[in-house]
Amino acid sequence: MVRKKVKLAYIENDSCRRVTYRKRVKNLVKKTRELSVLCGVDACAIIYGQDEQAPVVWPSSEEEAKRIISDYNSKSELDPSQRGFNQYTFLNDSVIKAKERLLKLQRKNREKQIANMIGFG
Amino acid sequence: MVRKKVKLAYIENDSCRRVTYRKRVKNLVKKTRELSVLCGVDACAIIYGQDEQAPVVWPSSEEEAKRIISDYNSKSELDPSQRGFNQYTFLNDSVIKAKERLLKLQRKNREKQIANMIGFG
DNA sequence: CGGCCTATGTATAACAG
DNA sequence: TCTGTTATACATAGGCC
Repeated sequence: MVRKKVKLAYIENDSCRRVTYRKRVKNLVKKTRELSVLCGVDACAIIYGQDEQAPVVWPSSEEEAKRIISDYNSKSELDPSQRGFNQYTFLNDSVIKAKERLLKLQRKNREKQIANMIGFG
Repeated sequence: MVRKKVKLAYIENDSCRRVTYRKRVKNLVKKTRELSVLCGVDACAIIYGQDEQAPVVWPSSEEEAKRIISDYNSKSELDPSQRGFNQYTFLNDSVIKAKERLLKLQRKNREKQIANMIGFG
């Protein structure tokens, strides 16, 4: 959205599309992190790239995922009724399971790559 | 990030935090959609607001979720080996299940609210 | 609180090497 | 193709109703 007002449509040119993809993923992840920190909410971003083996996921660090899982578990202990089948725990559960699985799948070098990509810190 | 370079830290003031939350969620969802359309990739954003019943989720429309599920199913039919336990289908499966569940949970008025919030279209 | 405004910081399309 | 630069559009903090 700059030297020309780009219309919201699939970018046909492969080269342009990939450049745009990398730039935008980087900032999408950055924004997700900012929202989470600034507002103290849990947020999650998942992007399935075209050729990439694993999707880009945030939160991706072990620390972050552990914190979220830990929060969830401690809440459940405090109030067992929260384990019931309601919308909130239901959805949280799905996301947490996905996160747990992702944790196992992520490779150290992949994490470093993404961290570097978004200019982590 | 404007009339003052806001530091990346939890916003203590309740009122400011909620205003920032609404503004940023709106744009995060918009950006997620843009990335998805421009680059032809599947992307997903989930934000657990503080007081909201349901998380803000994108994609949230029935059409979009159906398209993704349909894509997945047709791929599986074409190549049953893809159903095997590998990273790609594994992760897709998790996300799709989450989306299917979200579909059932979403209320029409909630959708309208979000659509309006992000200035859909 | 919920919108709207606007000055300013950011994101990014196009370009250059 | 990827990385760096730059000009311009976009996002948004702080005000004001």
